[in-house]
Amino acid sequence: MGIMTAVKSDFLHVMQERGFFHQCSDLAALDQKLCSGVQSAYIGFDATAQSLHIGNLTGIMMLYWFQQTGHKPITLMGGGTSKIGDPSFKDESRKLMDDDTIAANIEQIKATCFRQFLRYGDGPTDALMVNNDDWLSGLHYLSFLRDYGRHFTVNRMLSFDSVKLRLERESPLTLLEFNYMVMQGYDFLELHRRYGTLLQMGGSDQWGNIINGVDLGHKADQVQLFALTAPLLTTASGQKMGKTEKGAVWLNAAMLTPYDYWQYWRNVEDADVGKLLRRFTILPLDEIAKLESLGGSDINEAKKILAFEATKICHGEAAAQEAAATAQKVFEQGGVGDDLPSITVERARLSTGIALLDLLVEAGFAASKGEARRLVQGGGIRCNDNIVNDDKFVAKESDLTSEGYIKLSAGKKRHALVRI
RNA sequence: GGAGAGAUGGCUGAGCGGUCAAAAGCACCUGACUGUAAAUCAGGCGCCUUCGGGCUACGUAGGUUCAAAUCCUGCUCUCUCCA
Repeated sequence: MGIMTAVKSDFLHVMQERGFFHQCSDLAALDQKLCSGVQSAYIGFDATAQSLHIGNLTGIMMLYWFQQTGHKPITLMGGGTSKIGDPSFKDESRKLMDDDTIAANIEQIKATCFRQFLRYGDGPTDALMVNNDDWLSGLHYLSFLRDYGRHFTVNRMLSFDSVKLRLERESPLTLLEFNYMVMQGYDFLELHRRYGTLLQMGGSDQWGNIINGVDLGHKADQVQLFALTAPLLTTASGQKMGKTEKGAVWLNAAMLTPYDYWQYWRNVEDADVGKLLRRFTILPLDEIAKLESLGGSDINEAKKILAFEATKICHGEAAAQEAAATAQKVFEQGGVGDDLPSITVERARLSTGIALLDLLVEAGFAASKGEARRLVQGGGIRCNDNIVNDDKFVAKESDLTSEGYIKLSAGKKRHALVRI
């Protein structure tokens, strides 16, 4: 971690040594507050999908540690701000979402993304879930502008990096979207008023938005609020993290199976293993240091532990074990495991024969037959572990193994079972 | 309200009457090498196909032409400058 200001609070200490620390608005003062009693901190989450994804996991872990070190975490659902859409670093507007969709998303996220990490309840350090729609939707334009609009200067708002992209690209940034940062600033003030919340956290891309809230707290209520951001997650080779061939790495098992989730972690770059272990597992640091020091292909052991621990936290120990077991059978023994995706076909279809290309599309390996054909012609398709080069191949009953399935593979990593 | 510029595949961005399913780069997929890693190299990257070809695409609607992403007109949207 290098040399850093010595902090006394458990929470900031954990943030620093586990790699969550990027910027803080007034470290010494915040440290002091955290030492003086139970505090509350919040992070805002989008309600634009049915699930959060790995990109949100940093924030979730920050809240996890906040609670573990004796404080009260607040998860703020952006039910109101989702009606606007954060324009930060985006080069075009998002579609606006209707109320019902947003409400349904929030329900899903509550149930599948937070509960594993945070203990909710009424106790002093129990987590709290709030929705900014509760206060934003009732705002009156004129009085809001008069009371809070005067604390924001456009000059300053234009100086934020988050809007610069849009301006530089000469891509339209609507007033609606421009207001996002004002709303987010107001959220902070509102949470301070309601719960005495002193700290907002987030990824480093949220710094500007958070600081707006800090400034507003100072100007409107003469209180000192704090900002703490974590380094944005990128891979060692500089790519954004959190994408798979299937899209975002969702936390909701209904959107990404625990097996695929496990696989995501198993396939991270060597150079990222230590960083990810610190950030997304709760293993002791000395153990992580050992794992991180493994060289060459031994690092794979560390990746398996990362995958297991990360999956366990999110989907539970049983799911993590199953995923690990399937992975072992598939990759280390060349077999199959229970967690592999499977599709079911009717026996009658199979007895007349099913074109391999159709099967590949049905299994989700290709979006079209043309794409499936290219996969076959490129040598990327195996059927029961034998490469199939013939794009006219037809699967028949005789291709079923003695266990009653056909194992289809696309590339080295994607496998599926065809069952009757 | 006035004057210019522009809208091309997931993104950036060439093309400016046929040789354009559209250069190049990025992203993505597959193969080789490996360690289910990175880097590198090779191939692929609209849809369908009996592999001959067919179909739909260059903001949108029309038009001119044997032929249009390319020319003309209306519309929509964006940017810049002026009021």
